[in-house]
Amino acid sequence: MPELPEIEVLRRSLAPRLTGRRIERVEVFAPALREPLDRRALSRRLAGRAVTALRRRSKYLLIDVEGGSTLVVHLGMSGRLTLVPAATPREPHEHLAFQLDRGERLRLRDPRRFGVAFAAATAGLETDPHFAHLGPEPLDPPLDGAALAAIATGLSAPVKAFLMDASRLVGVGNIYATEALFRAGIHPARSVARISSGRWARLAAAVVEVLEQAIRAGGTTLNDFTDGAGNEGYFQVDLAVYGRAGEPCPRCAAPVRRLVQSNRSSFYCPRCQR
DNA sequence: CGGGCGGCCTGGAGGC
DNA sequence: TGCCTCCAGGCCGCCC
Repeated sequence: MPELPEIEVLRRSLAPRLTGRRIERVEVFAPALREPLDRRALSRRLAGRAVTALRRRSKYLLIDVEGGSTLVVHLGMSGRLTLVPAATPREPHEHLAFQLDRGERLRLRDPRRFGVAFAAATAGLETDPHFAHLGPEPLDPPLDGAALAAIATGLSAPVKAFLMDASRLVGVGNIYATEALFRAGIHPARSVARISSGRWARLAAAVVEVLEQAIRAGGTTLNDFTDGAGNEGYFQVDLAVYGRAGEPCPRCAAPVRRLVQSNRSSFYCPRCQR
């Protein structure tokens, strides 16, 4: 669920409250999320250091600290990173926490443990295995049709799978790929080898537009997502087709259909999307 | 190398 | 009411 807009909303909500705060102590409560939690590296790189900047790459939140280290957090499916008073009791599935100066705590809750958290050197982070294979950011600079078509050159995958492939383009998951394809009027199963330049332009614009609108709406909260202060997003009310099988298409009123592609649900309007 | 698919994990929803 | 099954999906690894 957390895709680019959710992580960007999280980054913006935490940046003013976290920048300049000192991490006094690191607490690791679980042996592993999707990967083992390295207690020693987290403490050695982060304890005693003040936060200097919050950045985002793909769906990863990067928290830079003094001394040239970065805390990398991925929320997986169900992760939630929130800033609370230090005295707040531990919540269920709170696997990692950072005691900060001024009596606050940054805590990571992740019931499904699909997330990732680790500390590494800031310099050269782009060559870390988590980042080395990633494709370009869709908003920075805003994606255009020619760039998107160039990325797809020589491929034949369904366009939905292509949009969600982080080695091609980062930040777009199931919800926003589904919504961008609806806005562009393209069927999710269409091969990228059979998309005209005009449709690539529409699709690129739709991806940029839906991501930017979702950021402005505070992200999409279906089950778990909140920003760093615990606020839910409200873009879910603007979803045109995602999760709406059987409901009328907002453009033409034809019933929205559900399609399973590589074990993932897609939703589309059979009349508007070809 | 491209592309399809299973597995990881838990909570919530739905069926009987 | 309670139990069971299924499903949510980002990402990786395996396979052809």
